[in-house]
Amino acid sequence: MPYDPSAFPPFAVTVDLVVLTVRRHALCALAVRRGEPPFQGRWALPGGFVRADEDLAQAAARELAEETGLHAHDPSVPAQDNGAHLEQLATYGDPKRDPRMRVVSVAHLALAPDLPAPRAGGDASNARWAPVEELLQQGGYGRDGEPMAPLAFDHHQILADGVERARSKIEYSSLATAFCPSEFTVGELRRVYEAVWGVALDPRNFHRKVTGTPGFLVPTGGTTTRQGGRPAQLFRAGGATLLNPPMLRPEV
Amino acid sequence: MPYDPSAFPPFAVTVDLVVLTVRRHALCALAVRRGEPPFQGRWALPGGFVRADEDLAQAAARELAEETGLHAHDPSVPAQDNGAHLEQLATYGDPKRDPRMRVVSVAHLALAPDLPAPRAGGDASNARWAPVEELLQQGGYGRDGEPMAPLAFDHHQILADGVERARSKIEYSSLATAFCPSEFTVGELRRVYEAVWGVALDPRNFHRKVTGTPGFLVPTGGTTTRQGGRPAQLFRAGGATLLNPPMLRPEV
DNA sequence: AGTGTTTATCGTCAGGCAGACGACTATGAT
DNA sequence: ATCATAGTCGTCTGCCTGACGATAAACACT
Repeated sequence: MPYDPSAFPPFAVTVDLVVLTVRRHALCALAVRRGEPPFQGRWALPGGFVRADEDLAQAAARELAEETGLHAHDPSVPAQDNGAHLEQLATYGDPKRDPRMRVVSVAHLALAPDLPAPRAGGDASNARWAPVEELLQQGGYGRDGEPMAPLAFDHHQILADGVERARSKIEYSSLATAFCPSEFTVGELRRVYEAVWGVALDPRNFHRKVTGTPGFLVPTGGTTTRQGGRPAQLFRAGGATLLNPPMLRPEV
Repeated sequence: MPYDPSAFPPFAVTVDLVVLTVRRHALCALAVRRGEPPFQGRWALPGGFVRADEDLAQAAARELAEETGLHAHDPSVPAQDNGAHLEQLATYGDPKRDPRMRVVSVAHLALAPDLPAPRAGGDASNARWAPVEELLQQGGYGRDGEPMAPLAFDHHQILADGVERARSKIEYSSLATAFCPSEFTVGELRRVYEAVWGVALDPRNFHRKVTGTPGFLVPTGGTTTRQGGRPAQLFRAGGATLLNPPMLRPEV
């Protein structure tokens, strides 16, 4: 049977991004305001069409750079500075997810250290870091008193899936370091876990766990007092990417 | 800006299936022989185009039923008989992965109990269960002495990803029961773990672990001697889907 | 200078769980 | 009857975690 282009329906393929960071002890996601219908004026996850000659990961990295200026980590270069972790999350293809046409969106998850203000085409009012709790809560009011409309399209689901992925993945991997600057203290790393999980962790047990896991953290020799209190050792993420045994997330 | 269909390139979207089962103490995957170019005559994963009005999960369930006769579990109906577990795996979209055109494939992972012979359009010689080791080993010889060509397209990578997902997911979930018939013994479940991980497990510690985890297994009251030896209690998968603490995969 | 506050870091102790492995049981095969 | 095969129950030891006391080193006050 020869190749027949009419044998399959055409789809539009996009990438959507769940970009997470930790700001002021809260897990935050990047949201952009839609400038055009459908869902005009509503908040949505950043994203865009995959180009004709582009790989999915490339498209996600391009969108990430356009929205945040961040460069994605090349996984083959482990010790890169200030780059974001980027991985594929899941693909969403409900026939009715976009009222205009048949769109399949390959969602990606990005984890970034705390950043300066976001930029979306230079217009700051159209992009912001919002606490994920705020974005995921339906029909409430934001911190500015503005009524919260749910995210556009199926982005509520995508964001929820991305947050859940991040929450579970820091259990058994060193991924939490992606939220930290290149040098960080044990306490800063602990506050990342606390923000992502929304729980309080015992500083002494946490310290024992992370410093006792070989290859997880490597001391740089320096110290800092930027968190106040007694000076803390500075560390860099070690080569180990898997945490075995995993960090245990406390029960509710 | 109005909707402009020329603003995005058209893609073909397919679903590919990694269907795993355990046969004769080996983890096996379903492979079909390609009847047409490209890669004519080579083994490949089953799959097909997503239809215009179909969700991705629906398309995967339809392909699974066409290839194996299995019906996918509806996740909302936990205690279903003889259905396969089906979940989305990952999406593959390299621009050159299909030489004919731009194809994005949403791979799915299916886990099934041991089945009778596969059927692919009624022609048995064009579908088979093959040990994943055999399918993944490049350039060797199969058990029939036939030289092994690598799988078509990027299906080697997809299969490897699916196997890795299955291996890690049975650690912390009750997913291994998806490889078992509706009633099974502790020993049969243990042999599933041994086949998937390729290791030997201590029968006594395994028994203690699975029977000691509340909600994992519920006894049916019956016993069987189908494995020989002393009669063994029959169990059914319990409601618990998460295994906490997880089953530990032995070090190499 | 002294006092309080904050954060970091080290230590101790008890409980839970996993790995190693001994012992016993109940079937079918020879 | 004896053996081989599988299943099931226990014991012991070592590791890891959670709870928490104690000390250390900075800064901000007074």
